[in-house]
Amino acid sequence: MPHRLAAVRERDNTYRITDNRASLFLSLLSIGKHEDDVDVRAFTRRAPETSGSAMLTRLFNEPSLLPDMEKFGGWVDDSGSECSKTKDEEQERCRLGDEDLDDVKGGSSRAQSEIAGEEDDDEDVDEDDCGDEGDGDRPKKRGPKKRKMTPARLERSKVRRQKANARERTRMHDLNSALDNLRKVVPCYSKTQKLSKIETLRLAKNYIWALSEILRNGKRPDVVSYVQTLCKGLSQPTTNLVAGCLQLNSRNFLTEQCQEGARFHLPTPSFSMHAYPYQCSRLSSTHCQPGSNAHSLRNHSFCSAYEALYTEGTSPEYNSPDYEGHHSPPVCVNGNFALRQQEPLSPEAERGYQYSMHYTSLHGSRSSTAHGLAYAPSGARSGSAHSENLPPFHDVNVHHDRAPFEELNAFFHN
DNA sequence: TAGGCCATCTGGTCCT
DNA sequence: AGGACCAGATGGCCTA
Repeated sequence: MPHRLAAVRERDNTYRITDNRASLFLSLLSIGKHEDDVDVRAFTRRAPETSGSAMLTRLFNEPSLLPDMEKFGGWVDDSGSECSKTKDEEQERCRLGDEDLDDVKGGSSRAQSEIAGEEDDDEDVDEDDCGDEGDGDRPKKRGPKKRKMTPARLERSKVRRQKANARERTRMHDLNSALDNLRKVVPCYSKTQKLSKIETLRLAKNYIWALSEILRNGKRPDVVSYVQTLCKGLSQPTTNLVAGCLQLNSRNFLTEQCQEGARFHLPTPSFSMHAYPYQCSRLSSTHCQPGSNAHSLRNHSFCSAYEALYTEGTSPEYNSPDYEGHHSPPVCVNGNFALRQQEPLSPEAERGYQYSMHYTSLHGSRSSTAHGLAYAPSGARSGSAHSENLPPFHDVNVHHDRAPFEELNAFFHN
């Protein structure tokens, strides 16, 4: 049985081996009669740097080395079936098997056709397999078909790629916009110190979890565990940022209150942050205390949903127009939060902590009242007091009529 | 200067 | 077939 090689004749009447398998070359070397005709060993010495297929290609194109090509079985494609012998048909190149042949023949059309990936050119002749037509039972060749890259096809390919790029940009911009919205509804929003994408997602997850815990337990958690929950898994800078947000909000609040001649000068409780190398001390506690200072509440946006849930007797102006929409004040984050151990708070003091949350959609919602939860706000608050200042997410309800907490729990602790 | 973050490009895959 | 989605690559910018 003659050994059959895969070869095509190029336009310059040279031959290119399309079967690049090294085993083929090795088998060729093993055929004694070929060794008689071709000094393969000498050829190998002459071109030791070439790969097997490249060597075979040169072999075919060296008449002195290969007097009778028919000994190799004629031109066949690399699947073993006969190729056409006509010059035009032979010029339909067979698909290359690897990069070696490109190296030999300087082939570069592969890259171009990969860039293009065009298939819509009716007028273009497909660079299909040799003898592909009329050979239905032969298995299809592997890999993408090569296409001629006419200028028109290249141009269409460019346009298509540009359109795809534009769509991708738009998609990413939309995604970033959504992330920006998310940044605004999680604690610690700052235009100047944006959370990274990943940190935004982490904080959002923690925030959801913290709110879920609040709903589940029906009572406010202690401050430490609350902040710990918020900061779980966050990077150190983000942890500091969150802590700083909580702290600065309180300070701002306190400052403003003093400037306004606040009526209350209650001791400012502090708490220690055992788990973090920063201190969220001096979180003011009294400003959102039930019924304590409705006037000040009116002017400060950072009383949170959390507080709303736990605050009684706050005024309808809680979400007054002064509330500038869910923004935490800009935070200067330098990571230098002094760690200071503080004595534990009295329950009285801790009760008044405000957490500087700015998400206000929960309070007054059906979700907090219709279920008779102990923390539901009461008193003069009206559910219609804040609609114009709420971010678009204000109509989001907490679906705690089902019990997602187990799933949340599993999710959170993953 | 290294590392983190980000925008963009790109090709592949899946879906409608 | 075309669009959406995804992941890898790349380069720019910023900060410690």
